[in-house]
Amino acid sequence: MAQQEDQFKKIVSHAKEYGFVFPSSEIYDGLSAVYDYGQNGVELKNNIKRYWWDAMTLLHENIVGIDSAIFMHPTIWKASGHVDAFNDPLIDNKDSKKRYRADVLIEEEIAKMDDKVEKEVAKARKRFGESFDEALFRETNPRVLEHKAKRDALHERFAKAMNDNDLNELRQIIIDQEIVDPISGTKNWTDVRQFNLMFSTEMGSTADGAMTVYLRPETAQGIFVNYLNVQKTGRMRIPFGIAQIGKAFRNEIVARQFIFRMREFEQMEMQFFVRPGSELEWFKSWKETRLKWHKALGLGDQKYRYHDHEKLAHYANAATDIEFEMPFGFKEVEGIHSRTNFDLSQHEKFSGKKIQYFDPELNESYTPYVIETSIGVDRMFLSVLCSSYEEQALEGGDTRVVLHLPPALAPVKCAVMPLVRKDGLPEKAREIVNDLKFDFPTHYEEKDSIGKRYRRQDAIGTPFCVTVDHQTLEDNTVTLRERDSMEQKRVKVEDLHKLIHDCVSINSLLRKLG
RNA sequence: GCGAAAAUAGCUCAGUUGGUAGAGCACAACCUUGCCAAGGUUGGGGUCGCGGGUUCGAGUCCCGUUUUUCGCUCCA
Repeated sequence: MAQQEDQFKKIVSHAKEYGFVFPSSEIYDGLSAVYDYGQNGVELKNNIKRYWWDAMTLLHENIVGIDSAIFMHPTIWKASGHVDAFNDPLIDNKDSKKRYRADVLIEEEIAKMDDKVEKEVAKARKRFGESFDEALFRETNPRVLEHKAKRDALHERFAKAMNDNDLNELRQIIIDQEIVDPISGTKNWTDVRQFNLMFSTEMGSTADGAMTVYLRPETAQGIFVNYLNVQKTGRMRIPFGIAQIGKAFRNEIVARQFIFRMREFEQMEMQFFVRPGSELEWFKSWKETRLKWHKALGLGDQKYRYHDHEKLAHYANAATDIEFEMPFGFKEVEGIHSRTNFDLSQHEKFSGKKIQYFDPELNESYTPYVIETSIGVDRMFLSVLCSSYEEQALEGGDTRVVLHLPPALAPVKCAVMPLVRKDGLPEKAREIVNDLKFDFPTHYEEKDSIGKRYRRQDAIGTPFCVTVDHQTLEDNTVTLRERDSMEQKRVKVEDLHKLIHDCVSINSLLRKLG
């Protein structure tokens, strides 16, 4: 395990050193759990997205894409259930290290005071028997009145604090009431903090007219609220799907493990609308289709596994994760959920718009059921990076660091280098670059020894290096060096394009999917 | 969030009981070599994460803070 952690650290360093991933705002000390993609990272990430997008939209004639806005009407998040979840004032006890809802602690305290009143009443009833006038007792007994006054004062103070969302006051109440942690028995409390999963901001520049809007915590809702638009304008017939790639934002309490859990991240989601009753069949089918997509990358079939959810979210009737073996264990990369008709029904209820599908074959209307496939782009990126990284021992005691990226995903496809920087070789190499650059990202390299240049390309996962030597000037052939095997073969310059293209195109991956 | 550790050049790190900031690699220029990282010469680059404090003097000691890593916690 320590070795794997060590390996992971090396991968993180490598990602920074070679322009894949940088900490955000680094010259200002960084921003927690936010990262930027560098010159090579953005190419790799774009290739991953292209592979997914094409697999969805080109290979399925009943799947179309959209790109919805990050800002959405706030009621959408009420309908989806996101507003109600995770919106509580929380406080930690420093000794027991347990976390409590501050409002619940205070409510329990109020309940205790109510108990005290009831105890007095019960005692009096026992003492006076039949002749006991309970109403009169409650209104006149000094001890009851004292307890009740304290209770009401606390209740009022608590209600005001909750109403004002005054977290400091909530903490002060807990301290003033000398509330202790039931586990540790101490009063060693942290500040009260409001935890909300969603980032919020104001829309509208004046305070009066401003409306609180949220940065979307998932892209899925953008698809659901456009269901009618797409279905009608695209004349889509069930079953059909809508795909989307986009940023989402979650205010994670703890965000860690490099780009695995970030506060700003990117999702690739596809919502597939099906007939009620057929959803579990489609769920099974999408599970298989998605795993096939992953395996086609050739990162190693044994690195994937399904993880079926036993505890289902409120909207789902089946759910599974596709997990990938990262250096820190098997982790979720993609989720496949059978979301029932929960989302569309909720939007129908909250918006008041009829969201139904008239099925001409059944001759009836219904709210479609949904199968969701949702994959984290950044997690996908990380899984590709981690499984590609190798420190390889070579014959003769040398080592090299090589990224065995799937060629279709590699940021640079080909590097062209003159063997020596003279005798017209650089000019010839430039000529080749100027031809290849129209078809794929091609680097020109002339500095340092040829071996060093190969290693530099290995480190960013470039699948091919083309070397121009003196023989090139005579017969127009070059050496084509392959990254993983390090083997070289002599090929004609005019054959380069096809040889490289056949290996590095996204197409070559898509064809494996059929 | 709690606890622990760390932060010095682009990278990896050294820096003694507090006394003028260093190395290797990398980078730039020139020369040399020419098919798997290691030749020569020269050069650029650091207010030692940030802010206070103690001290004649702080990279070094103290406090706070930011970021990262690890453990716990959380992840509708």
